[in-house]
Amino acid sequence: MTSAAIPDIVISRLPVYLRALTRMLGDGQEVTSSKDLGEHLGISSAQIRKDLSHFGEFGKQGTGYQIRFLVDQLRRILKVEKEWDVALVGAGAIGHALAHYNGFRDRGFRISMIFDKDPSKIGTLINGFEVQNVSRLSDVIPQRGITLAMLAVPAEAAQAVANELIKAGVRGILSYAPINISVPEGIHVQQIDPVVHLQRITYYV
Amino acid sequence: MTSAAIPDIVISRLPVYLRALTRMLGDGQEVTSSKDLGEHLGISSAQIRKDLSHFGEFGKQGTGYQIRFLVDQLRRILKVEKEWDVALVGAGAIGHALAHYNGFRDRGFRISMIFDKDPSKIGTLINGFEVQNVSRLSDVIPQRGITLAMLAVPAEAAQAVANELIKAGVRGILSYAPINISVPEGIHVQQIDPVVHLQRITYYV
DNA sequence: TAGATTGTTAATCGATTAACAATC
DNA sequence: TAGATTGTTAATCGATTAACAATC
Repeated sequence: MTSAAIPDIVISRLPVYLRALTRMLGDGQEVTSSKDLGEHLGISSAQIRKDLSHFGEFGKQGTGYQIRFLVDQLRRILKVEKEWDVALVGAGAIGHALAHYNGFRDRGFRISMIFDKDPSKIGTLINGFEVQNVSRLSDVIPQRGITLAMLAVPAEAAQAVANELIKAGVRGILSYAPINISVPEGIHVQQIDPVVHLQRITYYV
Repeated sequence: MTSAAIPDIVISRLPVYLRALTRMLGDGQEVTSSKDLGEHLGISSAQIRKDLSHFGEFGKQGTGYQIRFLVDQLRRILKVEKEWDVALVGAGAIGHALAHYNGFRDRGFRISMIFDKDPSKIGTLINGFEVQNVSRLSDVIPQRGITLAMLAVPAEAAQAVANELIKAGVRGILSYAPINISVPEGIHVQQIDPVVHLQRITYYV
């Protein structure tokens, strides 16, 4: 018998905890409590303690959590102690913004290849990386053993490119295409669509 | 007594339904069923029917849903039949990508002003809009009656700019800053942080 | 010690699913 | 009509919260 799977919703909160804790650390704070962190995030202290309890005991009664230690634990749990090489497909405006984004470093990710299909872009440099022909994707991704990709291509191309990526060995995709990507069991997709997020706001405004 | 509030999680799925249905319409499909839509999205048909039932009866037994009609209903529910004017704060790489993004049109949004604090950017044009000094924000946002904003400034500035926006009358903020924004009751925030999304993937890979 | 806070249990709350009468 | 599919109810499942013994 295998130990119970940890709920997805718990996993989805860990990066938010990690981000807040890292910020506290940067502000010189060394210790926190579930109450302190919860107030910071608008989450109940009980939920934070319950979430963390799935993975071990990281705190001390009476004093709370050593932030440095908890950050290390969360990095280990989320597997971001080392940096992941990420392939970026799509060198349009969104791809450019991602390629120039400095926020990946130290949080576990590094864009290490960029693909596009536009001949006028292929061969150019973006933030020091040569844009490669997307047709080479199925060669170079397995070669480099890359398992994570960001997808910043038009909606029409997204599913086909995702299929290619998966065939090449990619197991996780962060997609910026405004379309639902279907993937087989075992492949993990996160979708970012600003319009979806805005529409989640307008209902309430 | 007021009617029961509709769960946030239901609201959060409606934009995804709307996006898929709009796509079907573009593909020439006129009718769908909860089963068809559910398979498309990886959601159970029961959930789709239950979600929609909070708002009315939109289908017909035996035949399903007229997509055109359902799309109109969802647009009405989400209040995106008309276009919302959105203020964009931050004219860096992310702000640029957002300003050039064509996907807002016809989905309910239109960036109608852009702010930055960098003197070298103020006065320049991005996609036809003049970048304004962020210090003018508190004047022009109330003047134009804008209630939605996108935040694409560095983490250090995000909370302060959010506070300014709220003071100026903004009720909903889509933030790209990798930091938790605290807002008073009644203000709605959605946060997009690619690293958080990537870290939700790496746990499983 | 007294106060604070953890990790955990049990209770509560809420969301999802299964099932089906109604009906197109 | 027969088959399909809705909207809804009740049952199930799962997540959140409240409470507290343990203990720093």
